[in-house]
Amino acid sequence: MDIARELNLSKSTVSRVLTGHPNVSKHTKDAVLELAKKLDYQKNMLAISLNSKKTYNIGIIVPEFSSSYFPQVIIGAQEAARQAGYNTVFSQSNESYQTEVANTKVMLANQVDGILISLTKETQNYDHLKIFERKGIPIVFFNRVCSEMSVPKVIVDDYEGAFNAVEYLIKSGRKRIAHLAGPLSLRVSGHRLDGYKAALKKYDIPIDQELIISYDLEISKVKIYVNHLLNLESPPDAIFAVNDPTAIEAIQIIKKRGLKIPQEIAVVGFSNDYASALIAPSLTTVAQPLSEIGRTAIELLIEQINRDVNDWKAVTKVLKTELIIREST
Amino acid sequence: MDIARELNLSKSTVSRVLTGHPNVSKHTKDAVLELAKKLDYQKNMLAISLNSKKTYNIGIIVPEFSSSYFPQVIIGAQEAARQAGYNTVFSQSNESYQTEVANTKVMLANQVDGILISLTKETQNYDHLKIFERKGIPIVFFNRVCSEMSVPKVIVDDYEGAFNAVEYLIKSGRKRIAHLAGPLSLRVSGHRLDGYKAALKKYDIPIDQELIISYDLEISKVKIYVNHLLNLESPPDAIFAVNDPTAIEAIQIIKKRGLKIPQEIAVVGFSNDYASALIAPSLTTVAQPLSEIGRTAIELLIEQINRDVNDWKAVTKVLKTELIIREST
DNA sequence: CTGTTAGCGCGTTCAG
DNA sequence: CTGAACGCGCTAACAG
Repeated sequence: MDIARELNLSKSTVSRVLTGHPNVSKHTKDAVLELAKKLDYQKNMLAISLNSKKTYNIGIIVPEFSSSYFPQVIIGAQEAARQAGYNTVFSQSNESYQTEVANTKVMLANQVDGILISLTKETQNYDHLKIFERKGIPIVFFNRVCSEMSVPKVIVDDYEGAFNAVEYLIKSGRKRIAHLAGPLSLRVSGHRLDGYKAALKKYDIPIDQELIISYDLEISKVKIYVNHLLNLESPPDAIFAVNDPTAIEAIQIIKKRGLKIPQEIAVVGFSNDYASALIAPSLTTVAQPLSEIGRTAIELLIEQINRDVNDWKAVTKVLKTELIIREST
Repeated sequence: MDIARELNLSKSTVSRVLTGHPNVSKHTKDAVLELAKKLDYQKNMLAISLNSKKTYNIGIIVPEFSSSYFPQVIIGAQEAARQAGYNTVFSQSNESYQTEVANTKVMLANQVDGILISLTKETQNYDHLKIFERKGIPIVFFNRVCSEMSVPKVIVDDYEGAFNAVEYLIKSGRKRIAHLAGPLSLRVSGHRLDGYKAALKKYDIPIDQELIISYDLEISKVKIYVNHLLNLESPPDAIFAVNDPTAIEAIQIIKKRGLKIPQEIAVVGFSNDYASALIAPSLTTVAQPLSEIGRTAIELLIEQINRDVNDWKAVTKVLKTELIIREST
């Protein structure tokens, strides 16, 4: 420690003033503080963390970063973490299981105090996450959740959100409502599909498998499906899309075919992405409380961090969605 | 080290096999590797970094995260860093100088090997960044650059981008082109304004100060300025906005007033944000090579990291923009 | 081929 | 009020 030598003090004395301990004479204290400031002295967190086995770092792993969904969630998470004195470290898995596993190792190597994760759409094996449990490092899932692990989770009520959206379409007089669903391996896709079906059922509208298309969220494929739907003998008069990018893409395609939205066909999305309010026609969609998701997840995580491993709780917080009605319906 | 004791080996032997050193018998090597795998052993990067004085962490500080600009840049940066074996740690300053300074300290405390930064619009004092220079930690600026520090920078040719956009407007027959400029404290705002003026000059169009409004990028204020412009005795027939969010907001307001775009008034933005292609009318804008900006910045930074402090170079890379013509002109 | 030692920067004893 | 000694997990230098 430079400043100890400079002032002819013991390292422990310097350490004491820097950590705010009492029992240091005002004189030496002032001297240390002054020199520290002069030298732009910053404690070495590596050493502190190594010593204390606590880094105050929280890892966040998300599948992607290009839609506005995850950035928004992260903003909420980062803010909540900061308030609690934690740093956040993120990485994106690019929807690749391999990358997710690799990112996971990096987090481990960097000794994060806990991680927040939203799974890849590929992820089926959870060994890389169970390591955290074994090592006593808490995990919290959000959005893309793992059902076979008993840990805290933050999700939204996808079933209800979808139900409300479809019910609204029905009440607006739509008769043939198609659903562009996501991969059924994703919990959210399944729940949204269920909500869709339940709404139809409630109003005695038969479920037509022809109108339900599940796809892998590869946005370029939306074109194929929408054109297919519009070419049906009895085409839909509404499309409920599993998410906003899908809905936005569908709108572009429908417009290109010269159909009028919403007169001839209505479109509803899910998530209320940034662009949804700006496109023409603006998109009716199911809004999720994005930064609240991030904040809640961080809160659950920090609770776990502060709990003894044996007292870990596996609560699942289900946040509410809100139907935002715009011009596309 | 658990695995040393378990196998009755010296720590150094274990370390040797884990670091891939030679001179270890195949027998002990295999034993160590096996146990390591079984225990999900991960090296403690904290200890390694503390010891080697190198963390392989790069800090990235951006002013915000909500537009699509910075997330896209970060995607490029993160990918380039990963390929070079570096991790990235980011934080957002929320356009607040105070927060920027605080984030800077955190990076320092965490011993990053270098930082990438895009300044706050408030930042006028650079002492917090000069600390990095003094400590021998390289900095690279991108986008929001500090002119008084001689370090590597990555920018785009804002002057030329603006010039091309305005020239295009003129060639399309526009006579009164307004400019919604950013704060002149920001280099980019100044250069875009200069490009705007130069284009007018080239075609002998007088510069009308009434048509130039510089504002603080507080998006809610765009309404005031656009309405002001449209209420002028001789209103503009085109608006060149300093960035896409401003242009998009302007379009909404113009549409509300019932004016036809582009027939009655044209609008051009800058940056090609995600939403720009989706709104109606789609926005003509000056595209920046976002992920290339991130990648280039990381490359410059890593070069600096690998150079001796005395050999630091202060190159400024100027990337080209591209005018993307859509429906709003 | 293997073991021992020292030190990275810090906080935390235990002794004065 | 202050100092000396130890250890966090790891690597490197120096012995065998």
